Amino acid sequence: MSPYDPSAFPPFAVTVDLVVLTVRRHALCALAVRRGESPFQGRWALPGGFVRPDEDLSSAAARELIEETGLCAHDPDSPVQANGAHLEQLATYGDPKRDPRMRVVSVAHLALAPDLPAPRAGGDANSARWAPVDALLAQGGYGREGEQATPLAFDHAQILSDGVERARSKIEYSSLATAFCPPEFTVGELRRVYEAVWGVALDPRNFHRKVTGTPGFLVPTGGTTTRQGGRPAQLFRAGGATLLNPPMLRPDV
Amino acid sequence: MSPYDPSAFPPFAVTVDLVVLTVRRHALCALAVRRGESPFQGRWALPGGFVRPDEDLSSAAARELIEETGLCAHDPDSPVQANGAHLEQLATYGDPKRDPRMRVVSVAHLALAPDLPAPRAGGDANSARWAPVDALLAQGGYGREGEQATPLAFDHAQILSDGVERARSKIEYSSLATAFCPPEFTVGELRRVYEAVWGVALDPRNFHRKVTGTPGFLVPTGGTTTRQGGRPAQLFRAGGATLLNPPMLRPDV
DNA sequence: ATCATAGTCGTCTGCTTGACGATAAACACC
DNA sequence: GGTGTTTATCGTCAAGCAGACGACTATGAT
Repeated sequence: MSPYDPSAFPPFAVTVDLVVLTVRRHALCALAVRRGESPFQGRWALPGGFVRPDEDLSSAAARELIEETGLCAHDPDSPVQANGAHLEQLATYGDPKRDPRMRVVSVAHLALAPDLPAPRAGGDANSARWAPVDALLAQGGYGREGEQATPLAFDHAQILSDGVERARSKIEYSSLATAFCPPEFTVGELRRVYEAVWGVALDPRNFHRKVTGTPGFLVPTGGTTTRQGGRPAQLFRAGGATLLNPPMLRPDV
Repeated sequence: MSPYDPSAFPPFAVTVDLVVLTVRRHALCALAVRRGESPFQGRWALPGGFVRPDEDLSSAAARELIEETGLCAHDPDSPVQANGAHLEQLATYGDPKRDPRMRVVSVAHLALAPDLPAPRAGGDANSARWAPVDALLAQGGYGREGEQATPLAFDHAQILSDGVERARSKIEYSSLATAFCPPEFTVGELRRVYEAVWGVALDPRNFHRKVTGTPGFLVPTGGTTTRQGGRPAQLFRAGGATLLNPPMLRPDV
């Protein structure tokens, strides 16, 4: 930051907002936090915050992700997944009126995480929760057990919608659906991820043939599990392949 | 812009940078401008500039596009193409050290344009030109007729590379390749677009079958042309379809 | 023992693709 | 006018993949 005439450019605030998606109970869910301050006080919003002066955008997103969920973002260039989530830049939102206080440009990021025990929000358990994206995006807003239905704050409904659309299309041609799964998972669990994200039913037999027949998508661990009931299923880990060729085909569209 | 404590957030400069692509003489080319100021004075860079205080990001990108090329960006939600270019947000680059002067966050946009007579750069004809992306991205830099070879300024090589990759993958599953063509074009011209962007040779017969068989991709205008030599070819306009299903398949990959 | 549940292996049919032969309609040149 | 060149367009054939669906397997529940 060398000295430079600050009047030569208009100052902006830059934030990162996070669309954190997971699959819970057969539904695609997003992390939402309740705003404690004005504007939109008491409304649900996406987690996010200001980018610090010497911080990269992706670092800021990873920091927010840890603060909100405890998840470590794994480097997208490394095949390691560990207990971390997938994190990528989504898009940037900079409408001059998107924040009534000042000019804010928000660089939204998309995170995909396996099902987690519970969100944490700086200790305040009631101010962060997983909510089905359908409910968050429903025009009436979001209500649970009689709670007041309110739309998301700012332009966060648009951001969430864009993030969901990105996730829906990206699991078609990449192995990203495995980011929704624990380190070891069965073909059925992976299929339920696709079904939840796309909102469709898939044929278990054709799905099994497809994913086990795509080289590099899944590697068997040798173990089996019966946690879903029924016949024990083979356990797999995500393989090295990131791009699926040919892609998974989404019905209809 | 209500009054608000300006010390509550760190100020950033926000710019838009443009990756403007076109196909000239069987090669994918990008618009490059020569920097007149420090830093990177005299080096080639992507066109761009500061976002104005009350301007949307996409408006800023469209304004820069007009200033640099005279092209009107057409609304991506409207099927009209007219004489305009396709314009979409690409990604945002915010490394704290990407500009040595100050903290700059740049929202890069991708524009796809038909072959144009010549770029204009505020009247200075020598400070803007179309250059093959291969040359701009070559590690040695860009040299033409003995001109000094220099890499692009800032992180613009990365931005250009990301833009080219986006274009390459997006013409697979969308009708965006038509954005590189004039309003009326032949199947052969469209095929040469694919060949230039992907850098491969495609079978004219299979390509013809594919694009004419995809509903909504092309609509015949009734006219024919012989501007490429050989047998006269039917003229087409871009159809309403934006997503190709099934997609065009890129050889190898 | 029987049923319900979930996983896994096959089969068949239709569609799409890639390779490539054949024909058509213009121009260039002799 | 004939001949070759160029580009466009139509057809054919085999291989591969996807969707529909039958059959069998291995567990737990009743």
